[in-house]
Amino acid sequence: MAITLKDVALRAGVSRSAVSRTFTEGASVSDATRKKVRKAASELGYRPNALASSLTTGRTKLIGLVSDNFRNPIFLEVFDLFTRGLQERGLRPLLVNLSEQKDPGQSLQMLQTYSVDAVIVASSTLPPSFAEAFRDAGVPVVNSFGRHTTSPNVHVVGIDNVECGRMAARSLIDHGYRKLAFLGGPKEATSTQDRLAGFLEIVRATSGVSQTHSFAAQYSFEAGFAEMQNCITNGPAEAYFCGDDVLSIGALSAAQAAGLTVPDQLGIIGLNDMEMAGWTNIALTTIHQPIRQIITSSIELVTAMLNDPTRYPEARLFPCHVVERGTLRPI
Amino acid sequence: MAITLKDVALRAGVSRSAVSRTFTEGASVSDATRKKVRKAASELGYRPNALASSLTTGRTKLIGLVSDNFRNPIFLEVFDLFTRGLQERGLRPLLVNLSEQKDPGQSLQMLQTYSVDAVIVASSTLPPSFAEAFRDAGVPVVNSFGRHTTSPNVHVVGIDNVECGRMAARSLIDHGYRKLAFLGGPKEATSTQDRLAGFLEIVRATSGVSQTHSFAAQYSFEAGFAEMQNCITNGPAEAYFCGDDVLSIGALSAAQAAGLTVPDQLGIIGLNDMEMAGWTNIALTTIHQPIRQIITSSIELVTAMLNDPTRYPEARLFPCHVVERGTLRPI
DNA sequence: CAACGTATTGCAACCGGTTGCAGTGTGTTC
DNA sequence: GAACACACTGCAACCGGTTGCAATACGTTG
Repeated sequence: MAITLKDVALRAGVSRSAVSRTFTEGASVSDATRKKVRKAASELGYRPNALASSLTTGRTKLIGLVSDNFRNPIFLEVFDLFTRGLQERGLRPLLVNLSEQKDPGQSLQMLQTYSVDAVIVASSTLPPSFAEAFRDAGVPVVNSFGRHTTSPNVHVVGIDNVECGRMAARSLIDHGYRKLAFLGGPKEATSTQDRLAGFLEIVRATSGVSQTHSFAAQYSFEAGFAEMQNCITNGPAEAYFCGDDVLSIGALSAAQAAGLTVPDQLGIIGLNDMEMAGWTNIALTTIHQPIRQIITSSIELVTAMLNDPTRYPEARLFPCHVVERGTLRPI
Repeated sequence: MAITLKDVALRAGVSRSAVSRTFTEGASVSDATRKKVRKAASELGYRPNALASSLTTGRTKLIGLVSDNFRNPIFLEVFDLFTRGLQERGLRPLLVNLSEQKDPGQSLQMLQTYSVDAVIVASSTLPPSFAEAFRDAGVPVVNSFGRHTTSPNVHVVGIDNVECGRMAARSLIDHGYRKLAFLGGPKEATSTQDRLAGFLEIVRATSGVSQTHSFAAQYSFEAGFAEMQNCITNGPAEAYFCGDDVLSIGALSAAQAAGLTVPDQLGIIGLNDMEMAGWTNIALTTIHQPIRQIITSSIELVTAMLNDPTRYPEARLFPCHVVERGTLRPI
């Protein structure tokens, strides 16, 4: 069995309280006893039990990290940054993979069972109601990469997807394309709808420019490939704004397979600027999403909520910008 | 405050024990009380506190999942499969990102503090001593993707890296290349050393075949790109066995950038068969590592150790095979 | 030297469950 | 109808810590 408070207390010749206090910041203990306790503890190899202490303090330092897409390469960066950021602050990520179960009920219940201090919902495809279910249950929650609404019910950190849609349309037009298309992510995702709205806004406001749009079943290479094949058989547009980078690469691949040259016969612009978009044999022109800032900010919000769980919900939006690489022809 | 046992007991008009027992499998409770308790519990929205119960049962169902490379795309699949597999068995992954801290001490201490039931070390680059530190501390551990030694001190699930080295060399030779090279991962990683050993074994046993070898600083696109540039300036070999797929893609990219045509002027074979190796605009010939089986098996071992923590350590190896795509010229 | 303020300390109750044990009630058996 | 086995049930102690409170110790002050 593991070493407990009692063992250390016995060895140091003090009470259990004294031991507990030497290990809690700011408690009243004399240097003499603190020293005795430290010595006994290290001799025995004592490790305080965080779970036991959470019982009285009400804090576990466990943060639920839930996501619904473990196959999109963008999540490599997301997980890396989240885990590091949380670790730096002494918080522990408890991972939840939503791949099948899109209903919040089950994960909510599980995360409550483990008394997580807060939950981060990292997804651009889950409906706002998902994160809200956590809030309704009294669990502090941040929705990273979520939709910005005018009256958010939960903290949201992300980008302005409507503006991204505009940005993409403008960029395609600036590069001389006229027959545009939006090859979106899942139709029901709010991010998809917002991007489409922005895209349409610019297209409709620009004379001589037309558009079509369609949606991929999910954010994956295969879905992008398949949907681009569809588009090609229906008569391809000149340039595509794809829902994200992994979709773009699938689409790119389908275009090449069909013998279309990129960027001359067909232009593509993605969204995310994930690491491999910059790989020289991919060289995808894309809209950069400031992942690092979004995650840093999300973690800031989480820690802020730890101190004030009822903190008034806010939306934090970060600007995006186009990164020119090789999939749009030169202006 | 959350609903506790006591609240439910009060409402149902029974003792706390009765409530506790209705929520534990196989405990002795009559149907009548069970029903009363269930009713009261659901009316109040009671959620048992897993952490509190862990105090007496000694089980948290928390599994530490530690890894040192969150940037290699292969880990997308790894995390997806691990989290799903663990969830299916009612276990919870507590993620540890080792990106900076390669010393087991700190993560060990943290995971002990959270009383994890077991730890999975998912890495082909950490030394065996890393996983052993957990075992020495009495924490059940499985080293996934670790090195198979003749007398393992901890459970290891992975592949035979020496055999992979042989397989790669044979494959390159079969495809008609004669001037071979190994562009390995980190030099100090046991997997790198083993793969090199197998590679050399075949090269030396085959007349008319020569080899050189060098190492990338880490498993990343950039490192592969940089090391291939080095190789090219030093006079490139005809074909390369790269330490893994992401390295291969970096190398591929550098070769193309230098104007070398693949697979004619330069052949490349990778290792892992990660998802994007199959993307049609990459089409990497590579050695398939059966990730799914390795992870399933690792989880099996973990659950077995939950019941028998002193289970005799074993090594489980899974066979690999070459997946022919476009980066070796036809035989 | 007595009175007093402050810093330490230990006691004991509590956090939310679990579980050994003894007591109760029911149904069986003869 | 008495003896007995067995299924339930609640009590109380315990898991490993934390913390309010009262007791003690100590150095100061007048």
